[in-house]
Amino acid sequence: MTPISESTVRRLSHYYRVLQEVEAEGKRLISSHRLAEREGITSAQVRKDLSYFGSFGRRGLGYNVRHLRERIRDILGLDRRWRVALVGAGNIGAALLAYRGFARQGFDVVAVFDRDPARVGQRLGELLIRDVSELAKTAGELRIELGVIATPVRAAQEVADLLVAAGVGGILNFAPRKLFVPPHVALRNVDMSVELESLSFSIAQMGVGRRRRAR
Amino acid sequence: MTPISESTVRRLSHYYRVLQEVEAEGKRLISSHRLAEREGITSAQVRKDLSYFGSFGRRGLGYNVRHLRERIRDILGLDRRWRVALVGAGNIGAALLAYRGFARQGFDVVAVFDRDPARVGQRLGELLIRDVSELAKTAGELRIELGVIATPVRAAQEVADLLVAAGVGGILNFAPRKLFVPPHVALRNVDMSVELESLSFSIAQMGVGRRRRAR
DNA sequence: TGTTGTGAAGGCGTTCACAGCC
DNA sequence: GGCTGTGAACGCCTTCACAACA
Repeated sequence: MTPISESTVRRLSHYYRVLQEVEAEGKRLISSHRLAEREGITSAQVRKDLSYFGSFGRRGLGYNVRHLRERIRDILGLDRRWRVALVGAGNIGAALLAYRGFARQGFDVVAVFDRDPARVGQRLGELLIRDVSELAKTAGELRIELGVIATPVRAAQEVADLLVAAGVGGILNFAPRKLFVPPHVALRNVDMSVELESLSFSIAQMGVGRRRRAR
Repeated sequence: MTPISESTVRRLSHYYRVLQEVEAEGKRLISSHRLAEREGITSAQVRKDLSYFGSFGRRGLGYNVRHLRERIRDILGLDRRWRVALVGAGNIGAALLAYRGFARQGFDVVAVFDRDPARVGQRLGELLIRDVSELAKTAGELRIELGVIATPVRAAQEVADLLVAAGVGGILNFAPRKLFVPPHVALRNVDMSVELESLSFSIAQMGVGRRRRAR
């Protein structure tokens, strides 16, 4: 199988969401063109993305909505639930835990860690906040597969190391810093500062030249 | 000036942060090589990115840390403060407002809006939650420049339209949906579902083939 | 006629590699 | 010797365009 690009995978997520909506609307078939326009991309891109994984459509007709959704679900590994550890019980951590979409997409936060003695032992939602020193032990017991880092910057790399040592397969990092993890661990970053600064750049430049970018 | 790629701008944000740290450490000079290794990229990439905006270094020596930081600050439009409206006073909105890094980087949330009558009139942090119907009026009075969408998916496009009508120059969208805005409005998205699903994909696939991606 | 699947072409961003300067 | 700035080469991702098929 051709190595799949990061951007293709991200679009797959978008297709998946559109297909869920379209299915809820009761539509049975959808063309690459209609899928594309809901995402603001080209139909060729949609077909190319899907073609990396197989031939899911029928020429002249389009794609069966339900079938395609199920195939993408399987490809993305969403045909199962994932056990997640949240590290950092501050603002962001609390918001993530309270966020329903998490569980809805199949990601169950089963443990929360913090370093602050004032927080350890308290509850966050339904979960007990544990000390980070227990991470390795607890992660093993609870069979943690994913880690979410919602700590201050200075602790992020250290927490990443702990998560890696605890055997997680992937890390979602909210701390605004580049993290280094071994190649067998997947890493994704959500960095609001970068997004804001990128917006700032676009607006500040608009007066100057004549350029623009979207995503 | 060459049109600047989105990825270059994002790296600029990273350089800026590294330079802040390095400056705090008291270093006066830094080479593209050292800047690069802190970000996990190549030194050629650093030099190329910077070269789009001018020649900031000295051959044989490297870059003056403070000078380079100030230049990047100006390029990113961070030599001023930005007035931000937050729409959506739920979990995510509240976390964003409580998040210090926002203001620290020059982004001041000066108004909060929601649609829910139970929330309107309440306070979130130091701010009064206003009804979205007042968005246009208030945005004008408070000279809002940026909008942050932290609403449920179904309201996102409508809120985007309101923000555009209110004259914002850019929107940061946390709702997991593609938004359509006119070309003169900058748009950035933070989509946790996509990141999680992308992690899920990477891990699920790891057993299968032998591939990997980072950012 | 409508739409997919895909090789080929094109475009864009990254990396190379080296001249130029300290 | 060290390091920047940059044209050229490279490689990857997107778009084109059309054969294949309903």
